[in-house]
Amino acid sequence: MDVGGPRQTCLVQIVLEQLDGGAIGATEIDGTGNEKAIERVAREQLPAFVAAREHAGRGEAASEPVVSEQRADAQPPRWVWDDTAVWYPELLRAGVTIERCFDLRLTDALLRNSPHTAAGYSALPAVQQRRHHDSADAALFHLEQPAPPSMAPVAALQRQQSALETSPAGLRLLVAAESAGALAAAEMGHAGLPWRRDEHERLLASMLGARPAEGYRPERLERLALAVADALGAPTINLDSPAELLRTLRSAGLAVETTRSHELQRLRHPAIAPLLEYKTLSRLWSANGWHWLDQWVHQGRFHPVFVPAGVVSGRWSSEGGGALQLPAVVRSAVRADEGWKLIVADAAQLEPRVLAAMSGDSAMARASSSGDLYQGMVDVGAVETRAQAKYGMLGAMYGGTTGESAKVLPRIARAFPRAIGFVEAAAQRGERGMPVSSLLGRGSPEPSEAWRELQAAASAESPDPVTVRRARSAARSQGRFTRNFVVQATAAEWALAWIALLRGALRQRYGADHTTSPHLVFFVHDELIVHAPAHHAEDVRELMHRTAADAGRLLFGESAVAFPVNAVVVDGYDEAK
DNA sequence: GGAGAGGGCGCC
DNA sequence: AGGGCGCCCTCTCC
Repeated sequence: MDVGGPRQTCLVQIVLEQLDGGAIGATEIDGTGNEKAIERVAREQLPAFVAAREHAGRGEAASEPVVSEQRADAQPPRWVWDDTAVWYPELLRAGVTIERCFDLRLTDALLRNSPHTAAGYSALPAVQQRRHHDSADAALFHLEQPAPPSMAPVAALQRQQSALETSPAGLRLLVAAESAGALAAAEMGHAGLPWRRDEHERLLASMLGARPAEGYRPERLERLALAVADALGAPTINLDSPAELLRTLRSAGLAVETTRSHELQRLRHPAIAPLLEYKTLSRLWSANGWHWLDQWVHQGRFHPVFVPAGVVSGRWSSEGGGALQLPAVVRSAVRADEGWKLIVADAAQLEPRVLAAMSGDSAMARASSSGDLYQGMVDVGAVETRAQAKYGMLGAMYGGTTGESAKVLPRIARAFPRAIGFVEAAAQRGERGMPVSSLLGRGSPEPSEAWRELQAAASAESPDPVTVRRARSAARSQGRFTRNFVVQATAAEWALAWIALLRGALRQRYGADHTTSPHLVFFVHDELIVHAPAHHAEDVRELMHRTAADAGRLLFGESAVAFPVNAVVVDGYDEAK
């Protein structure tokens, strides 16, 4: 368990948990804190151990397994380490895959923030995020600041296990799913998303023109910029500067508050059409243009870094390459290899279904029984149109108070009182500064000290009106956050369960070799992509349906709410949906 | 010249 | 007065 001053302290510790015995009985392979020794252990012994297990599984004599007590018929070993994201990518590069793990860092974060954690868990000292590329900085940092004492991983594991033993089953499930997700995240980043450079370049050329010399804009952007400058009578304008653009638009007589596209769309002026097109294309160029391609796509693969629980709600985030924001227009470059297929699956109306299930709203469960929840809400007579259902529910889950969404909300609340009551209660807790939690027990972060001080100032005697207004606004904002948190975090748990179950099913059926077998390559909140040899594609598609249903049962039992997915077999990502 | 804030926009 | 992100750009500040 590393604490604060990264590399010199006990960096890793690979521990084998003896699951059979019930007791922890962990074996610390190397607890010396010597980084080099630990890395050697990770590289050498782990593959050796895996190989030994494989021999054992085939009934052959195991050659010096690292842990001799491991029986061939036992559950596969669960490797315990401080941080999957630090160790697993390197093992994958060495050709080693792991079936199960226990991630001390992710588990600690869950335990320390969960209201469901059994009393008595004292969190580990803060575990600093550490990645291999920042080792130089970390080492420098360490020279100036001595590391606090570290905790041995076996002790950390014991502390966490003992807290989990007396915590609700949901929290144990969440901890297991979180670690499984961490393995899947590293494996997806390692395998990479199949990406056709030629297709992407063709697309860029058709939309932007030829690739410009370094430091120049593409021809199409240049022309549009000239047209805008012309129409505004401002030959030197820099369209990439919102402040300057706003000033110029105003001096051209246009009444605008911002330069956002949706506001500009309402205007009639010869500069507007080319300006909107400039914004769209400029975005493509800077976010997913040739530079992006050079930086992120190698040997036909885009290798995003997925960060499990990178968002407080438990959603994943990503680092580098903007993996979770791949714009629709570039998805045609995501293509299966020759002889392979992509199976693209996304959950239908995940968040409202999650809300229906967790709130136990039977009317909404009935509405969800057709494939389309929003249409179901129309069919039971709650609202007139599908659009009303959709925007009304989004408003309920996001805290929208204006427009069409606010108008239909009262009707939705009458038809589905438990679902709406559930998010309302979460909002009220947030407004009062109280935390909320997901179904399985992920806790929401507490509001900041500044937030509390503001609330206190507003409830003091004769507060000034500005403070009252600010406090009210901050309270509502926290309420919107907690309102959304309960749904978003539980939806993330469903998705995590789906990933874990699908990953397990794929491994069981096809093995773990991503060069020959179906494997996960992409995940975005409620959508998964598997890359598979064509002859397995239909089978994989069926597995994706089945594991989605299993994920619903795992979280909610035999709930009346189904969690259907749309899953299609395609060659290119753009063909899905 | 690097850090950080803010505008804006892509995704769910 | 709509939840969560990451990333690119500009601009200000040190």
